[in-house]
Amino acid sequence: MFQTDVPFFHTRADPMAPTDTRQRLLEAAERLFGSLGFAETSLRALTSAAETNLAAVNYHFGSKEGLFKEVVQGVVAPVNRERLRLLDELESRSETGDSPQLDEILRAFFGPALALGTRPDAQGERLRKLMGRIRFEGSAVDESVHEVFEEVEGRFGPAFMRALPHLSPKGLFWRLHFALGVMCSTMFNPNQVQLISDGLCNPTDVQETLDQMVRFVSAGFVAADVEAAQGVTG
Amino acid sequence: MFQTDVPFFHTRADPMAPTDTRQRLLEAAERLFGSLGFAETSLRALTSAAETNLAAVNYHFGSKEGLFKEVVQGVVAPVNRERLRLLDELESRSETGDSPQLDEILRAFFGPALALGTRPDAQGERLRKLMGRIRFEGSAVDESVHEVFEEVEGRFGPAFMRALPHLSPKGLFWRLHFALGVMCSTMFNPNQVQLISDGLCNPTDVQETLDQMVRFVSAGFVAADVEAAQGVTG
DNA sequence: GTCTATAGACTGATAGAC
DNA sequence: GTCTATCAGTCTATAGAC
Repeated sequence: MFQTDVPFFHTRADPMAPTDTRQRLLEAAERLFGSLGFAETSLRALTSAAETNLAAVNYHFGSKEGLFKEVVQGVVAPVNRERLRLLDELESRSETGDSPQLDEILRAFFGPALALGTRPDAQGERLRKLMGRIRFEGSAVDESVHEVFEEVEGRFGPAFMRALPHLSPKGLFWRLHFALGVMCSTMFNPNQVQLISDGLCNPTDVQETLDQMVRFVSAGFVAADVEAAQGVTG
Repeated sequence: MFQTDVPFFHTRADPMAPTDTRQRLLEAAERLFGSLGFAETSLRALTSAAETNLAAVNYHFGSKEGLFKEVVQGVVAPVNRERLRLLDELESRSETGDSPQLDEILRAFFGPALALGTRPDAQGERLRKLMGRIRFEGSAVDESVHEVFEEVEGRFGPAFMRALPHLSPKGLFWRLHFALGVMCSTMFNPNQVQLISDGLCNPTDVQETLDQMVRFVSAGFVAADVEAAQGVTG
């Protein structure tokens, strides 16, 4: 998704050029959209960071929104591919009998997203923030991003259902919604937990974050349905 | 916080005026900042919605940011006051013996925020969204809002600790962070759960939302520490 | 493919009349 | 307190040279 779609037989003017304009724009956009969001990022800030000019954005991506969508898809698509690969692995293993455990499914879902944060230097931080931000970037995202998530929804939804046969559909959907909220707000706002805990919690530690997240969310998932609980306690 | 600070002995030019300019600005700002966010809301859209002019914003609030901060504090302050009142109630009751239960504390914390959604017409929707948005509106908020939350942090933090003596501080802070993520993402993005559940989950039903949220989060809170669990299972 | 130059509209803020 | 008029700057997008 990030590669230029130049056919392989095309001879570049300078095959060893450090990076071409299109690539530099995508990288600058990843950084700026990630840390500032769509509305707060101006094309001027973006093109000067990419050391090019306004016209290049329009030439390569059609518009600011076109660039944004391509950046988002470039970040989301590999994450979703890895999620599906991990789920495949879990489910093929379970053909012999036991189906995937809740914890395993959650790790397959959260892990690839959190792993964005492991990229070198500050780039990982920005990517993670961009990934978390997607859920909260209203209009600019919705249509184009939805389709990138379709396959993930279609595969993980049923997987959760099978792992949680006691839950009503309603209870499951609420919990899925909460789980997404936990993940996205953590990825979007990682320093907040560090702040309130006075440095005790380290959101840059992917393993720690993943462990804590899976523990919290899986406990929330296995809790009895609200209706069932009300039936018991009054 | 929303009242004009005119002393009671001041004679208004027209005491029965429907609402004065300052008030209309605050109400329009509540709506627009709530649904669009700070950056996407222009002062022009705002002043025309309030049926006044650009200069009025500067006269009454100094700047766009000044207006935003006053709106945020006007929404947050009463919510936090109600939270503290409910916690007082719980804790004074418990002087006779039992300290507040986790569920009760969570309801005292989530309830007043969710209750914003019960205001008539579409205003509640916007207020709820604004409240959820605060966590995700980077720069424009941080300093001024922090102080509004200080007392709530100082009171609820220890209350949670007392209700969850088994948790390490680290585990507790992560869970508080997750709980905020659940609440804010649900308030900011209420229609998403309705969408994925094909209408089965109804986020405009405050009671349903509160029940589901408390059930999920309280189960997450009582889960054993990550460290403790790792000590047992490997 | 890359650039300069600019169009055309919008931004927040302010001066100054009333 | 409220307004009009306007400033000085920003915004995205595009035309057209190379």
